[in-house]
Amino acid sequence: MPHPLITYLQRRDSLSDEEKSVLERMTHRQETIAVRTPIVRQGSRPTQSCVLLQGIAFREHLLRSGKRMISAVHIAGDFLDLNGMLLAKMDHGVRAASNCIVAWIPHGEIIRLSETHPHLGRLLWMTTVTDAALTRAAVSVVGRLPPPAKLAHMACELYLRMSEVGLAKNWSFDLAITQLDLADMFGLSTVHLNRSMQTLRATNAISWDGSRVVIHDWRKLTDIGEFDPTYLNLEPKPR
Amino acid sequence: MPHPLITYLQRRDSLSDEEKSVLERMTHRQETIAVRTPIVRQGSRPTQSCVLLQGIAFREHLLRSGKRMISAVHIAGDFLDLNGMLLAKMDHGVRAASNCIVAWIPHGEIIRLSETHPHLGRLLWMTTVTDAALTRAAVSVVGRLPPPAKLAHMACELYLRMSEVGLAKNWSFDLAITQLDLADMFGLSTVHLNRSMQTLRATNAISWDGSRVVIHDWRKLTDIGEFDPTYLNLEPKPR
DNA sequence: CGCTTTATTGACCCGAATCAAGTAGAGTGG
DNA sequence: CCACTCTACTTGATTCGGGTCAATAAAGCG
Repeated sequence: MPHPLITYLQRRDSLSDEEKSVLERMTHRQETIAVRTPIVRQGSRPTQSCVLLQGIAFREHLLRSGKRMISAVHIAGDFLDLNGMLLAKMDHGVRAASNCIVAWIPHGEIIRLSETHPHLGRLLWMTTVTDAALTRAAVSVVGRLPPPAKLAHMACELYLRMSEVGLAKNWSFDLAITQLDLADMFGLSTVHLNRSMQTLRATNAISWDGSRVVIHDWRKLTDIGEFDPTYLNLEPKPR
Repeated sequence: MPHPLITYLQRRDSLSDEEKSVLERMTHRQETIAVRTPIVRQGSRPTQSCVLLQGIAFREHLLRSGKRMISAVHIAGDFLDLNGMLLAKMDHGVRAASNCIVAWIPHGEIIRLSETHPHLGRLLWMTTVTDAALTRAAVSVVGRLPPPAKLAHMACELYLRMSEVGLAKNWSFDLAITQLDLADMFGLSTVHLNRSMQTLRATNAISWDGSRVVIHDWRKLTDIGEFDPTYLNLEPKPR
């Protein structure tokens, strides 16, 4: 399988062979993480960042009241906490939603890279900016879409993102996320999330049982979820 | 008045005189923007970014259904669309909430700067990462805080951010944002926003009439808003 | 000083949380 | 291999938060 971070970046800009090999070398320190384990802890001060190579992870934020909000889902190829390099202290955590493989990169190495390979540095910058765009989209989804539309929007987003790195094809993909987590992703109760899921299924645009998601009618699904892929920043462009 | 972007960056890392003068020169192309005018349009492909030097602006996202969501408020010193440099097409717009002064910077100039002044480049990267942290906080606020807490959280955030650049002192500041905009910031109806505002006022932690915000009890306000300033990334650290 | 925009209030109703069970799988150990 | 347990999912009943509609008051502003 090709390196998912390289696949991700090449989709958006061209990489020289030198740059590709820098990335390969940079991601050799791999580690396996068990399902539901924290990968980065809220409140910590990390000295390295990591790239997700396999599995599903999500960012979670614990509030003082004990409530939890999940602000992003990550798939192979995503940097999980590159933000952490430029922030002092983690305002949120990252947790494995399935068994995962990550590659750790010390911050110093990334800073050096931004000096020696500025173009690659800008591409890493771009990954954080694209990530921010996903978070902005999450604000609109949480704040303004009716619950079944939230689920539809998420299915559309993940289908496109997973397709990019070869994890989705023929209108279907695997998504190891429980309804409990989905509820915390949209600010809903689990009961209501479950009912919204049933409403969405009843449209016949999609089937979503357990971790198997199959899209039957893309057009209808994007209409329900008011989905506009602009924010995924899928267009190639020199940066 | 000192340059707000320089103030903002110096708060988080030290700047050389050379870097300061690069920033000064970079922001000389200033423009005045009238209240409620779009500064950057959703769907456009900008070739320059801008820094807000005076006034209040916000990011807004228009959904297909016609609903609007505001995902961030910007004050003097904030880059308004540095993201736009690394994204192909704007997934959201930026609009002036008051009369504003902005400084335009062509993208080419920022890219050049990332090659000639990598440290400054990383600080600009940091501004986008801090901005992303604000957006993540917004997800939690919108998704999990009760309405009066949303307002309290926002008052805490803006008091600290405005203090940084000298726009707030003695527990009070001016905030030219209508209740209509506040409602779109939290995904509420204007009616309910108004009622939540009254509930918050009734706690006596704050008074908030029109654009004048006065904080009477910081501790109480942060408790109501479950406010944790970590995400504001206020700690100095070499980057 | 009229006119438009913003803030406020009341009545009504629906959507979503909460509480409380119950069901179905997936592992686990005897 | 089956009972046991744990977790995830599903359902029903009830309560309450928040939206919508409609009208009025109060500011700004030209």
